[in-house]
Amino acid sequence: MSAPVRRTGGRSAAVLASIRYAVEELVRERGAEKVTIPLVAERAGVNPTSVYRRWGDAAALLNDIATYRLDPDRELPHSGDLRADLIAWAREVVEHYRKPINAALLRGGSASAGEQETECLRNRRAEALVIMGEPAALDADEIIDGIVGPIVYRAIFLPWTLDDDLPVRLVDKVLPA
Amino acid sequence: MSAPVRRTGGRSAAVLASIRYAVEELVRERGAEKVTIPLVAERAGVNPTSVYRRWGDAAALLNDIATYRLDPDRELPHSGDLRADLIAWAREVVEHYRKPINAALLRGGSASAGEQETECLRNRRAEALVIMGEPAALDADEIIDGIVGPIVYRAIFLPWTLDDDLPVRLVDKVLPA
DNA sequence: CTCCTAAAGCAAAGGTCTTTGCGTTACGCT
DNA sequence: AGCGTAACGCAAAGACCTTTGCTTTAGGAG
Repeated sequence: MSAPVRRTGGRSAAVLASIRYAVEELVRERGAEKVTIPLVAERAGVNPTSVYRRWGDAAALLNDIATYRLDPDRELPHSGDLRADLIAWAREVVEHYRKPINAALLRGGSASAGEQETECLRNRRAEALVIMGEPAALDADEIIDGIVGPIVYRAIFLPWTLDDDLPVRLVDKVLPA
Repeated sequence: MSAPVRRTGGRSAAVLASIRYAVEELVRERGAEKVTIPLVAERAGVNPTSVYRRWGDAAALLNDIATYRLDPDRELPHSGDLRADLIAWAREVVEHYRKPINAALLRGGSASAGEQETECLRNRRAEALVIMGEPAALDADEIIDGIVGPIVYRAIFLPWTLDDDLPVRLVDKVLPA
């Protein structure tokens, strides 16, 4: 009655890696919308059935890829200067979504959003709160409305406006000098 | 060599209306993601071919519907009090996206965004600039980052946080008393 | 090394979407 | 009212996606 022993190494790991790579290529080439499982499988040199059995559908697959693109365990800025840290973090996020692959994945994720917060964006918010430290000068709502919201909005609908000075402009608004 | 004469009345108008209605029903029932053209056609009592020929694909169809949900020719708030007008307008937008149908259409639209600003959101920005008047106290970027961005972000990813006091909170930030 | 079985591969069947050519309807102009 | 043709309906064909039962491969524990 115990849980079956998972097999994550060897072949499975290779399949996973080649599928992730194939997805990223295809999203770049045709946009997240037009990425189908048979297409991914062929590009990855893998049987479509394997993809269906692991992820179920294309939306779940894309979401899985998106989650791992910006490492949730990476080192966060912590110079001690709150304002500088916030700017540095915002810059990372902007930089991230400036890559067409990540913006495309974000759009794909947004299509299936609404029920619950996506893993990927929950990570962003958690990071912001870590940077704020305790006691926090800003609460979660201020981060969302002041930093994450505008960046994500632009990433989805106005990707060509993700300028270098956007992070500073946004932080200036939420943290008046 | 002149453009063919369009026929927009009578039957065509009826088809258009029943398709729009069918799309809205289906988006509410299953989410924009799972709305297909054959499904819409059946519900509307129309031949799928007609839908394919007019819109081409489901994304274009959804975008068309979304554009006409918030009437671009409606009366805008103009009490003379800039702050009050901005709040009233933001309230309209929040109210709009609080309806699940509109949020779902927004998500559908975001999936195919990226190339150029969508008609629907271009309208929102134009409205904001009209409210601002001349000379404008805020520029387009401030409206986007301060009002539209946060509202749309929440509408897509955190629809249950579109509170009544959000408009006031946002306007307070961009228009310090 | 051997065994057990999780995970991948294969093939066939079923389903849904999309395209296309052609006939029919009826809008809009004269 | 009559005419030309835009827009719709119909049906068949094809493409593509998805599911399912079974076989084969190979990860991981002993």
